[in-house]
Amino acid sequence: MNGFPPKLVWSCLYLRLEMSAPETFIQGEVKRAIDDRFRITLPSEMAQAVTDEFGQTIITKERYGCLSLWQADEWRARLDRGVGVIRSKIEAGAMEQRWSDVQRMGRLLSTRSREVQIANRSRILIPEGFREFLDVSAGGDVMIVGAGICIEIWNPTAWLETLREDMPEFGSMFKELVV
Amino acid sequence: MNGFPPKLVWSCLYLRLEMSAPETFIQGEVKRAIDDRFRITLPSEMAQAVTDEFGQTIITKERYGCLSLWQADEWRARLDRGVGVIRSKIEAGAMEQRWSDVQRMGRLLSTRSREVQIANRSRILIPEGFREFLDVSAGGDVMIVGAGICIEIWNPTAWLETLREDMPEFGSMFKELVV
DNA sequence: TTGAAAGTGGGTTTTGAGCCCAATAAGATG
DNA sequence: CATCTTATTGGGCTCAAAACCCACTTTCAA
Repeated sequence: MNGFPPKLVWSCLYLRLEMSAPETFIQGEVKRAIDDRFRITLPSEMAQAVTDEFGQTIITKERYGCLSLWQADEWRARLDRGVGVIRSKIEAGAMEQRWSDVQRMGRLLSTRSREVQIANRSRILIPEGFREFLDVSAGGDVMIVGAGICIEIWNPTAWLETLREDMPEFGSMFKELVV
Repeated sequence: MNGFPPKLVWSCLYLRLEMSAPETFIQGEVKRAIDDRFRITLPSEMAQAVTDEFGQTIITKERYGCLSLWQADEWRARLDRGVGVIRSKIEAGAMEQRWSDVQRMGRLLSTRSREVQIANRSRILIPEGFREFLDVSAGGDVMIVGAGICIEIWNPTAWLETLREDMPEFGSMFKELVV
């Protein structure tokens, strides 16, 4: 047991983020089960939010215990922008302090992302190679979390740890920002 | 038993705050029961005060033992202000860093807040994931407290502690009124 | 070519949220 | 003080969605 109830209601808040990105700010937290074939049924609205007009979705390894889902076209656009920026910076010799960013980008580019498609009932098959990363055995539970610009699939334990780490900081940040 | 009498008299004072925000200043405190299905009946005036023109309400995790209810539009306005700050931060920062910030913000927002709707008889269902945070078992009691711009739902023990610690003078006043 | 393992689709069961009504308790009124 | 009215709570019913399960298809290797 991880302390989460078997089911969570979720919701999507539509916020105006005046960025190039999607016009919806994906939110919601939900617990779901992985079936014996490593499939997860997403809330249908979330599934829709990470599917582009061609029905394509990108799954990426975020960190150990966490995968994320993106609209494919969004993802590619972001990647292109990132690559462009980094290349120009490298050319300008301004990357001395940014090698970790380059590294991260490189990792994401190579083995860390893959195109998947969300099947019939908003059901997604976690591809081979991503399963161990999520570290949830078949039949186990995961947390589905809306992270504004993407959806994250969390190992429940890793999720709780992240919350423990980030939540206090968020509290003061939130107070400053919002109140 | 938590030391409260079986019922508390309550009142809602409607003060006209000459401010742009909500026209009512929500006040009052009531003891209410959570039933086995995690439903709470709010005083109808309070329920009305935290429901916006579209019938929407936001529930948030405030601190352990305390949830709060907001008019959805009011809440979103606050959030928009926060998002504005983030946006300006983003414009000044590095690309990869900015997106992970948005991700983290969205992720934490997802855990902390959720849209709920207050049903027929001013009765609200505490969503799963918020129940354990309130830390009241099914069938237990909670304190409903008007906090000006929102309503707070308190674990009775946490409420007493808060009164004792943060507002000793109010605590004695409370004792006088209630016992 | 065949068998095993993995991927896919869909029917069935179960759970829980929404809705409604009834019973009861509290407050108001005469 | 009796009665009436309203507010609160408990619970039954229904419907939708998630979990479970099974069958069919595909792939890959022996």
